[in-house]
Amino acid sequence: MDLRTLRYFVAVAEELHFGRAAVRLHMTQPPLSRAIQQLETDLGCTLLHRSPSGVALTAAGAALYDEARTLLARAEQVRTRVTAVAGPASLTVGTLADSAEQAGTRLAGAYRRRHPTARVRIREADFTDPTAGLRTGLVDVALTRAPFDDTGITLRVLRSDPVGVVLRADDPLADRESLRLDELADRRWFQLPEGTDPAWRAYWSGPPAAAGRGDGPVVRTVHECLQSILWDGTVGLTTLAHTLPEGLTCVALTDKPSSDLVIAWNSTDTSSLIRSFVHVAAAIYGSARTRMSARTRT
Amino acid sequence: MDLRTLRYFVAVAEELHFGRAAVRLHMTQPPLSRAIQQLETDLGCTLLHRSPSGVALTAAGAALYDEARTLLARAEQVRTRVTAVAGPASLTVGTLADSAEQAGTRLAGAYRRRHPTARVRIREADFTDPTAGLRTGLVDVALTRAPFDDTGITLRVLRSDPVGVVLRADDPLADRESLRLDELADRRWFQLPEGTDPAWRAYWSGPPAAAGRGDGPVVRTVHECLQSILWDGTVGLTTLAHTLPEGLTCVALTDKPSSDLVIAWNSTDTSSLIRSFVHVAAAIYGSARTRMSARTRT
DNA sequence: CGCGCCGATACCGTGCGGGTATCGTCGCTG
DNA sequence: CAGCGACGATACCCGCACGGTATCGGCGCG
Repeated sequence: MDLRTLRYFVAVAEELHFGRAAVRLHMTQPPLSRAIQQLETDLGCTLLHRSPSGVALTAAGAALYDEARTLLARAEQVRTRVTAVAGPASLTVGTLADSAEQAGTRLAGAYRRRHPTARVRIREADFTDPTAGLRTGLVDVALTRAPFDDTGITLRVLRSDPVGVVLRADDPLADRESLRLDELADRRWFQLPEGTDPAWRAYWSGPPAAAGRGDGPVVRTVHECLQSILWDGTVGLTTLAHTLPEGLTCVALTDKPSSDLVIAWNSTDTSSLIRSFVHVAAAIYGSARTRMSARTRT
Repeated sequence: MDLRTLRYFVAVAEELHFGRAAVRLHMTQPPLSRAIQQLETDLGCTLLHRSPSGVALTAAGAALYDEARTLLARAEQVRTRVTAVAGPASLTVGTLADSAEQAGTRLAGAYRRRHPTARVRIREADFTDPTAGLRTGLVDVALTRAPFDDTGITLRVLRSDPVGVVLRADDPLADRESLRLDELADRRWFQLPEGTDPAWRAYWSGPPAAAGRGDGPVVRTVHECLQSILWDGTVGLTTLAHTLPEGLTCVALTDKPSSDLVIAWNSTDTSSLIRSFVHVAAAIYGSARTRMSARTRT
């Protein structure tokens, strides 16, 4: 008799319908049926009268429904009380403007629900620092995009997005299904600012030829980037998942490896809030493996 | 945050020592450490101060200790209240005297702890009926030994015990390491009563030659059997696990297949108490597979 | 009588909980 | 001060239980 099973039972008891209860629980009907059966054998009594036309509670089932609801409520109280005692912990999250899209807001919501008392601060970074302040200690955890120098940083890939090139909607290539990078070698590409992480620069810069010319404007933020495309006709890279303003389109690049959306934190920092943040993130996205950078052992 | 993990934490909080807590929980230390870590990331706060010299509770840990204990107590209340509402159900268990040894008492204890309100009646059977009254409807579930005619009966093997021959301690063969059945073909063997299940008779009778002679005494119970050996010098089969009275020994038989200790119930009877009984039994013994007899589909 | 609804069952793949072996670190002690 | 022991953490492996898809059985209804 664990809390999960009780949650299942409460759902079934309220819906009086396995299928609907399963939907509410974000699962399918068969494992739910099985879980309720196991609960019944565990308690040693029948909780539900099943019939092809529906489900009805037995006396024991009705009793369990009340008991389970209060127990689950108390369990929630335990969680909030304990985290309250732990004190108002704070966590600073760094993001690149790019990665803070709808998935980022889902993550924020889930995390706030899990830790209502925690103070979460957000700090947006520009392209100068792919770690969004992790290196400098400004943030505890970063939601950003690989690749960058990750010595001393542990990171976990949340998702992998294909990358495309952003063009004006009236660009001659705008309605192509897909493109190769070398087809755009003669365009003006963005330059990344001085001091940008080398790995990051190598990935997000355009074709080597264009980068060598260095005739494009230097941009520090996504907004600068998009405005430049609209006004200046330059081109730049972004993930296909990104939503674009009116007048711009994104064409997939066949010869560009996908971009990893990662969550990163300092390897030495083992704070529970960070671990919990990573945990929540992994649960929201399809969980991928954690990868710790090889420590520079002298 | 499930109840199992909270039980783990309570144990650690009380012992302040992972190793001892693990012993108390009947598990090993590493998974316990891991479970506590997961609890900490789940709650997002540190619960224990670890040091090589021991463990200390943090403020949050102390709070969780209190909260968890009351929550676990309430969970137990839920169980007892619901089963109380379900009414005083009763279950009749049939056993062969043989199989009701210490393992049987462990099972009885575990079951009573699980269902304090259930009335459990025990009915001992003699060798005449290997199903111990299951066929005749006298009992709901039988703890007995295979093989017997199991049409319409579902049974589950709990354990498999090697079988030996019971001899007087002063028998010339009594100190042999092991024996073959044919070495005892000239002895007087027990006869099973008329009407005994054929499969059962075939297994538990002695060598065919001795059975054909039919010169041994007919016994109906284990006690009759043992007394006959002491007073009359006959021999008989039993499991090696069986404890014997003074003056008798049991020598392993190399050419006799092991005897299955099984739990059996009528396939049509799907009562929760029975399922729970089977569940508890499977948890106590190393769980084996359930096997349903091929139904006689006409 | 066929079809649709609903819960149960069969079967499969994967993640997690538990196991063993080993490490890192601290403190005690000869 | 070096060696050793105690203790929690880590690495790795395995079995099982949970959740998934496909299908069945039974009842009601047009």
